[in-house]
Amino acid sequence: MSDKTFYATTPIFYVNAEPHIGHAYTTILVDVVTRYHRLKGDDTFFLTGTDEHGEKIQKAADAAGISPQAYTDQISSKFRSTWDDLGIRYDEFIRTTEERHKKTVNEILQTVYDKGDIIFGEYGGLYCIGCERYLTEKELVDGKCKDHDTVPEYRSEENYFFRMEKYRPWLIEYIEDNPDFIRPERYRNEVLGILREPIGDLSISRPKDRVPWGIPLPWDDNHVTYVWFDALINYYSALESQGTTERYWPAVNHFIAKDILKPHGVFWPTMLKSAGLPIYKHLNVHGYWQTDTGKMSKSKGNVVRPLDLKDKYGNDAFRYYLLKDMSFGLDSTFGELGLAERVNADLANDLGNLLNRTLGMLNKYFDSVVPESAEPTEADNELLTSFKALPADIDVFFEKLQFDRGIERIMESVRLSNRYIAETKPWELAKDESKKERLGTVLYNCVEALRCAAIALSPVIPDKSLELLAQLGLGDNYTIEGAGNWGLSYAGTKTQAGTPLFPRIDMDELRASVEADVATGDTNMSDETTAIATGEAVSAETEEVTGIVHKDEVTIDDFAKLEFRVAEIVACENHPKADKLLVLSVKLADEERTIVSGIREWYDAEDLVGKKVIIVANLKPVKLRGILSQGMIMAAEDADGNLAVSALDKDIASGSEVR
RNA sequence: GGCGAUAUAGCUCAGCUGGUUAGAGCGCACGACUCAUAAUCGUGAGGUCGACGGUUCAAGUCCGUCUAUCGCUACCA
Repeated sequence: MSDKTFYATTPIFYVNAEPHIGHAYTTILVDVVTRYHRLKGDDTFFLTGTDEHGEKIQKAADAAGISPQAYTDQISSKFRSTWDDLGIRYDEFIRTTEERHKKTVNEILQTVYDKGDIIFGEYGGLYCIGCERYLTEKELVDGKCKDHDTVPEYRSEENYFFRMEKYRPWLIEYIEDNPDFIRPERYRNEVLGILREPIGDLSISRPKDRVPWGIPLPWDDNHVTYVWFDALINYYSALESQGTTERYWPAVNHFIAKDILKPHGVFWPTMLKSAGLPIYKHLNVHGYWQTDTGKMSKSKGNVVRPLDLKDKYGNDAFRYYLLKDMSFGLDSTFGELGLAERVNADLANDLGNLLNRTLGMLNKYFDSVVPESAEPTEADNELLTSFKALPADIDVFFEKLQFDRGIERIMESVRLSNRYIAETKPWELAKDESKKERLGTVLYNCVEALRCAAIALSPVIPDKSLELLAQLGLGDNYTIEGAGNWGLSYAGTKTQAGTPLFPRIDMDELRASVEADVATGDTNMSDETTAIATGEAVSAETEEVTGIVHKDEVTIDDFAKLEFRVAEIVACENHPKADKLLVLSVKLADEERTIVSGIREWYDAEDLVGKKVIIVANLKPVKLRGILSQGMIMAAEDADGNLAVSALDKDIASGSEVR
């Protein structure tokens, strides 16, 4: 038994969507890591949960005609049942709507507030609209923002801010002093990159009258906590509520996908620092599974979803593929063919078949009873050495989060076992009664090899490992030391062959069916590759709202304040200092104006010349990257980010007013 | 535009502080074997180590420039 502790977390997932491959990967990953540590005898704790507050939830619940609580109950339980289906063995499932969580959020908010690290927006100061934050005196040049060349305005916002910027120098130093704090290194560098520039203060509240579905600030009931000070704290509140903070917090390992690096790598440590709490131990960041989604199938709603494949191929095969085919930190491509190939090569051919051929020979030569082993000979040495070194070897990889390589190391020993059989040729030994003892030794070694491999793989394929051990006549009581401890199988044990662990997948058949799907567009294997963010969590802000959200009603007088006019584009060129902006010269009758517009992604400069568009003519001019823009071109943008500029039905004189 | 990461056999990736003929797994081809899930075992095919230039007795491995991909960040009135 080790005296180490290990506390691992997944993000808490936002309940406005059902679980997908991204959520699943992070959670499976943490499950594997936690199982591994448990196998080593560590005192482990595995936390997952759901993030349930915010405007989006409120709206979704309204739309569904039920209370937010009922709505979140529904979705949250869907996450739970998905994890159960996937064989996830979490220790605790936290929901941000639980009292225990709110209690800790309140305590931390109050602590940070009392410390003076939370300021009210009205406190405000010089706010640069372009920067979307308050500026310090040092950042002003001639009283203007040096980035935008505009005079910042005095602003009083109805918002509370966490004084995060204050902790920037500390955080930089902390990350530099602790090389393993954020890993892999690429993400550590990325955070350091973010910290090179001011990070500003963090808005942490929303007015309660607008967003009632949240945790009220302890000192001001008119505001609720917004996102981060609510969601991130779950990692801590879960322990607080159980009184296990001292036991587990020092060993906390967060696992996230790269899309939420900033909140976890920047916001969270500064929050902890301000609250006077110990900083978490490791932030482990993984990449995305790129999934192929066809447009047509998407709209038809018949996409073969990755999570469906776990039903088709089984949980353990699914988990094995996810762990083996991704280098931690990098992106990988998810595909059914890849999964099938992986399962065939490693699990069916190498491991599953090793079990079958061993059991087959035991049955044939020893009546399915594990034989006595004589002293190992020279010929057995390589096999024994490989397995004895296995636990230490995989530990090096797993500790470095190199799960693919750790698993590969196990498979190396498995493949060696197959070679061992080819070299010792038990079927020939069986023909000579005088070699019976040697035959027994060889098969005993095969049983041992399988036992050790099954234990080493058990964090990844827990169910199949148990099945394998059961077929060998062994129970489920094992530790990682057992994986390298040769000779724990007992002669005389009755083995019982069962169904193949991992049935071989017919690749020709699968390819044919995939091709047929491609032909009909009924597939997820098209060439249009879309990145699906994994671990889409604590990021309510970026979530889509379905349906159109209307703005407040205006009167005709309000509308009359705006001046829309037809403008003819007479010249257009790329903005020299910005790569998303176009600089257009437009004519309103005889008047010529310059307008800077961010439509370069959709229009080439030359294509626009000669077109007539509708502009907002009385918008206050503003400098964009050094060029004064005297108006705004009207354009429509859809939910997918496609954009089209306004066009007129008939030709009409430029300068005409639009009403 | 700024910052960063990545670019090695068909595919996925190893190659630490520079040093004999650049490695692994998968896939593929051929051969062997028969205990086994047409599984296994052996052999092989020869990749200008993204491009160009430089440092060095010696560079995939260091420096510079460039290109491509990805990410973060600023601009999208």
